[in-house]
Amino acid sequence: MPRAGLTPSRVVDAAIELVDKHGLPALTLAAVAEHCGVAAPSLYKHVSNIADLRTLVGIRVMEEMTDSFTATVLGRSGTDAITSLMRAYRAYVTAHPARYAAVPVNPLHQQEYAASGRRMLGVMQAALRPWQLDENELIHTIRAARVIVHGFASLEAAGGFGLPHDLDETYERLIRLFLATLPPL
Amino acid sequence: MPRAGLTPSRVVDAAIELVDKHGLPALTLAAVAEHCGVAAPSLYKHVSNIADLRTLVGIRVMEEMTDSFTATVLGRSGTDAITSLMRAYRAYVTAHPARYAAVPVNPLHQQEYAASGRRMLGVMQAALRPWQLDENELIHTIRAARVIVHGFASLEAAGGFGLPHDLDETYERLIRLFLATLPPL
DNA sequence: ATCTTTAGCTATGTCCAATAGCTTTTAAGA
DNA sequence: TCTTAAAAGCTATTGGACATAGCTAAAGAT
Repeated sequence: MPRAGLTPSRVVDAAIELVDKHGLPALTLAAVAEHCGVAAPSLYKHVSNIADLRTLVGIRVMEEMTDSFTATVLGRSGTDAITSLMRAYRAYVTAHPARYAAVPVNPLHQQEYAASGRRMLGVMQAALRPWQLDENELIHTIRAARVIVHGFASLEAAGGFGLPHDLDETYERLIRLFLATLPPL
Repeated sequence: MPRAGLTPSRVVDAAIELVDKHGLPALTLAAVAEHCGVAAPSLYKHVSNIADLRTLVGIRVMEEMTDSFTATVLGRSGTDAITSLMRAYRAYVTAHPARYAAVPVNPLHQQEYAASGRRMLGVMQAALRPWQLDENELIHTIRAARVIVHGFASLEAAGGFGLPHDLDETYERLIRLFLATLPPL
């Protein structure tokens, strides 16, 4: 009975591979266990239950997204930073469409996701800092950005648009649309 | 053994009540059967399987949405029609948040939903008719509208926004944002 | 009144999540 | 090096959901 050397993190790795390959609904403990070369109940040594695993996957994905956003915003500012951030959002989702379904839509309201959610929010707030928006304006502005990036990304990830034809153009228009709501610097 | 008098439509009625009460994940054949006062396997006389039931629920919801959109757009035109259509979209989703999760994001690409999807799309196209947009422009315009209404509605339905505080204002801003992309009439 | 259709039923199989309880690896410490 | 305790794996089992097979009785048609 040699050990497989699992850890929660390696279980999440396997889970994400499964999600990438077969979609979020294919994320079952049985499938993860087989992928890890282990019997299903063994996973409970590393993960509390299937809900916990889904949460860990969601957090992992959010962290990956935030890492990517941080990298792209660093060294940019103003509209350049906002544009690259919005492009990076879409880029992550097109690169890993199935993963995006694992991200909860209300992370700030769920204890387990709150930290990741705040971290992601922080990048957007930082990118908007040059505008020095007051609190009320900042809320509406961030909401608008979120509606656009999430709306577009969730539709694209799920194949919600007809032809891929000109999807870049549609997204660039939406970015310009959003930038137009910001006061000139 | 008196009969329950089920039909596919009445099964969908029960399914939608369940979804409204306990959310989409609570839509199981066992729960629907109990709600109908019938044993679970009896449902297979009216519905092919759980996937079929989910599809029927999704179609029902899309039809309801389109009915509401049609009613609100009739007798209006121009920006007034667009505004009322976008408000109606949100209004349906806030009135029945759980149902919205049953609507597929890519209806035009799934045979079973295609008719409902085209009908809904038709309302939007009709509302945009006064602008006489060329085909390319029409595609981008409809996509932008969809991103905004779906993005906002899916976030709101899932509790994705923080405080409900000022959500009306956020949405009205997005409507104005979209209208601003349309050429003046 | 009879016959056919079909809407219901029970029984059963499969799959997944989850728990209980056992065994063996592994690593820490005497 | 030997002992021992923690923990990582296992098998067995339960419960719930979907699904099918095959039976029975209600309801409509002739």
